Amino acid sequence: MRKQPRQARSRATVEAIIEAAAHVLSRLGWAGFTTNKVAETAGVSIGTLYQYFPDKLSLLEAVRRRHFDHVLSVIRDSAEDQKPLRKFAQELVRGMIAAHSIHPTLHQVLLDEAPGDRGSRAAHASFQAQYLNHYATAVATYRKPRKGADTEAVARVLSSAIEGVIHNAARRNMLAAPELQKQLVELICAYLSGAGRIGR
Amino acid sequence: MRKQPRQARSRATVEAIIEAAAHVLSRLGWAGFTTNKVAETAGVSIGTLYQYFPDKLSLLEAVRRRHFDHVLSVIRDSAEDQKPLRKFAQELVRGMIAAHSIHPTLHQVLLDEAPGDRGSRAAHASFQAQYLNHYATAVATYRKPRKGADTEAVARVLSSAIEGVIHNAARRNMLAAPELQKQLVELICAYLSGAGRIGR
DNA sequence: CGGAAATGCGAGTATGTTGTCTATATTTTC
DNA sequence: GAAAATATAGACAACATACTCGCATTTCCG
Repeated sequence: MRKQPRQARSRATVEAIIEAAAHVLSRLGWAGFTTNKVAETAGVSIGTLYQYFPDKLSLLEAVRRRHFDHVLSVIRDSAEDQKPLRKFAQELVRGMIAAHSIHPTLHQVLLDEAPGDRGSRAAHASFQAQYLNHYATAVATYRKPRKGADTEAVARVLSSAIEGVIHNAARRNMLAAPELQKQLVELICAYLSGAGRIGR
Repeated sequence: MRKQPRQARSRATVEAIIEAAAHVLSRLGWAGFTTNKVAETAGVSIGTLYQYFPDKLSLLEAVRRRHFDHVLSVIRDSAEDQKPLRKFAQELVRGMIAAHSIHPTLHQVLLDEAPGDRGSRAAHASFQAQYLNHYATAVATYRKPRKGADTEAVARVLSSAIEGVIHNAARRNMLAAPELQKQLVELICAYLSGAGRIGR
């Protein structure tokens, strides 16, 4: 960041800019993410924006940091103490849906569209690692060990499946549908309790 | 399309342009998809490109049409005649992985990044409908009917979960990993045979 | 052949975006 | 209450991109 906001007024301005940036990213995607649009949305002049953010990417980073922190905290809470599988799945799904309901497509834009190769590489990788790690511990907890089952691979498949469902629902504005929530819980429970093997 | 190619030379040119467009889209995403870049990649002048495609979006549409046709045919084949659940899942996964191995991130870019709201709306919706429909018939075939299970919702969750896994793997260049293939088959079988209900 | 039609070319134009700079307004400090 | 610090707005330069236009080259067909 180029300059630290010292007065309350400027802190509010910076906050408004970051919030506007998240909004624009979510609605228009990385391709529509222009600094002028962000400034306009924030009700702030373009000069003001550049007073605090040296360039477009640093603004992106601010949004990324804020959003990832939020999602991680949600996930952490859902797997806090020992609970039965179904309870865990329900809380996880509820949390993920809540986290994505604010800016429905922001998460996907940050992961897929926006450039991640910058000074933020460490932060980005760290987020991914933490993210996967939560899933891995959940898998280790709820899935009975069986030969040939690579915990990390299972965690990766599970997390990307959940992300796919959430993100697809976000695109259609279907995050609130209770049927979605129920089926996603079903999917998680079915996969982790490993019942597909019947038909083998 | 602006002009129909009549001679063999121009047909090859158009083909090269579409192929280059798919390549650029897959590698650089929608944000990096510039007409100049496509022309350069195709080894063709920018004027030539605009001789056949009236604007950037029509070029995008050509790519979309070609790719979606391909994916649909793959899915159609995998669910051709009656087979046990596991066999169906294996063929579906194999086909999806094969379809995404050519331009690993193209499908995701087409669905998520590139604008879909244009004259192509009908084509796009039609693809989505057909796509979902294949999953819905599979769900109806392999999932035992139970009260409160909305076939369409299940199909939507299943398809977006599979897409999520495939796209995530494509992003990391992990499509070829056999562990992924195996786990994805597990996921599908587990969900469709509905074993998560044990813990309820 | 040879003329007409089809195709290919790439500098050029209009538009939009990033990031800077300066003159003015507001807030803080003492 | 005046001077110093800070915030704001919007014009502006430098650059990138979508798309056009006039002309050169290739192919077709009698």
